[in-house]
Amino acid sequence: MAPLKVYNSLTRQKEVFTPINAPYVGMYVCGPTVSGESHLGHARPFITFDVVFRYLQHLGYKVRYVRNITDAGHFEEEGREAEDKIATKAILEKLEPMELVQKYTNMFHWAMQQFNNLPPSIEPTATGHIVEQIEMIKQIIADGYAYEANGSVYFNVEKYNTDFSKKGQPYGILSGRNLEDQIDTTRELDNQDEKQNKSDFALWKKAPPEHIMRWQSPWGEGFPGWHIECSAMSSKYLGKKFDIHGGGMDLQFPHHECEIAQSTVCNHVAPANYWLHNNMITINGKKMGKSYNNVIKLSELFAGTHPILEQAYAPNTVRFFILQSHYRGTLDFSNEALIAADKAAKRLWEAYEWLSKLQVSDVASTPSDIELDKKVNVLVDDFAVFMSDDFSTPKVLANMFELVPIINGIKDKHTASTALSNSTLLHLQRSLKIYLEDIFGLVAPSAANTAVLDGVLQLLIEVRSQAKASKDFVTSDKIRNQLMALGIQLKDEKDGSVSYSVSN
RNA sequence: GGUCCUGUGGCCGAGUGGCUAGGCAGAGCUCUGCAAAAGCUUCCACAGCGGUUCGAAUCCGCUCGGGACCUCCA
Repeated sequence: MAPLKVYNSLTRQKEVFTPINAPYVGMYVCGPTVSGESHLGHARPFITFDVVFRYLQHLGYKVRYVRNITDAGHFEEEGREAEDKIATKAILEKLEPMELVQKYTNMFHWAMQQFNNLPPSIEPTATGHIVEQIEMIKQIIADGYAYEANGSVYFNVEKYNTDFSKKGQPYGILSGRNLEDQIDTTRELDNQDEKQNKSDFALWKKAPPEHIMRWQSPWGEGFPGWHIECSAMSSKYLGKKFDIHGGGMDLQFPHHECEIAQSTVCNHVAPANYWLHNNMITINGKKMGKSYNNVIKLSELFAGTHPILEQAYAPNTVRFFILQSHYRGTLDFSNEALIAADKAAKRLWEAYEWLSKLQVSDVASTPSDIELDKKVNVLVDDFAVFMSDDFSTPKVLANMFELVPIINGIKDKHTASTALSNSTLLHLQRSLKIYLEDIFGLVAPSAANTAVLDGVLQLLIEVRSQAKASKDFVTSDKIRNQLMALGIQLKDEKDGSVSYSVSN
């Protein structure tokens, strides 16, 4: 089988994935800041890396997937607002900071479950790792790459860049920018006088009196800087050097760049071998983000309550929509695209469901259509080829859609069931299950059918069949149309049976 | 201003120099009591202009357009 290749942002090319300690794989993904509700844009990295997590496990790796919760609060803008985001909102909403953190953490977990994302192996919180962060800062100071100023601690980027450039690890290695360029472009900020250089970043920040979240440290009461938590938690749970670090492209600079600098100083080794970055979800061509005021919260998306939404979109539809594009490309949101994804997902799933119920003998058989049999095998075998080529989920889905007419052809008896050999049918059944459910994490698009609902529907179907048999089309159409109005679609199958699908 | 990405049919989106991406929508046909569903067929696009090549959506250059990062951001 083709080896797994991933696009490494660090080297800007696809590389064969070789774990440090196979079969163990360590993966760290930057999690949410729980100072507000997650939006559609946040869905992308967590679904993307959930599929990465699932695929690595499918390949047999034992993966420890660490995804943090940022609950300590970072600055809105350094110096401009002397309170962290969580503290600010807590006052407005008259909540304790930790109550707010808990609320949004719960909502985040709810959204992740809706998406059918597997929980990470470890989900550490920043506030739970203050000690580790302080220890790390102490060591960076001891090594001479950070300095204290007025109760805050800053990382000395210029010294780091000078020293580590000699080792081929300049500051900016990940994002591809050099320090000289940045000096002119860094914006003027307050409290600059505390820093020796504009490009220096905070490791520890002195807490102003109104700041609620604060911890005791060797430098006084304060709270950790923007980037140190990820370094502290990734090295604690995955080691000084681990395999994969993931996150959104917008975190590449400065967040991930700073992580690399901190960890490299502390651990004397660069933290991750492979850096994977997902691209943004856009809306009308613009990145969806707080600063653009164009976010659709996940709860709004699922309920269809945001003004620009024409309807509600099920989490599974959103997941499918995201998987239909490659994770490194931008993905443009629109109602039309989501509706298309919804229909497509349903068609695919219905074919899959029918096939999975098909009883296939495991007795060896010869296909009556050798060409078709071969085509099916190629299409199925390419699932793994595409996934191993930097997680090409859209190509896998394209192959699946080529299989849909073949499956439906057998279902409708346009194609003989003996056209494919038993082994091919079993291969198809098994592979679709593995890829759709286990790796892509998709679920049945329609609402859960309870036994009661099914019983009622079977009764209605029977009554309608009797009406049809006696040519009472008024009655039969009434049943069909009224069920349709309720979102239940009856389907007259070729063999005379009747099936149904429930939307939403 | 600096760094980088990008421009594919009505819409969304794959595309590794030569072979149909795929989805949704539209049109026709088959099936059907009529529909729906399903199947078949159809719609064959690559911003523009040059260049390289036997051959370019795919490589190079220029022009125009869009976007990201440089500041919290998935």
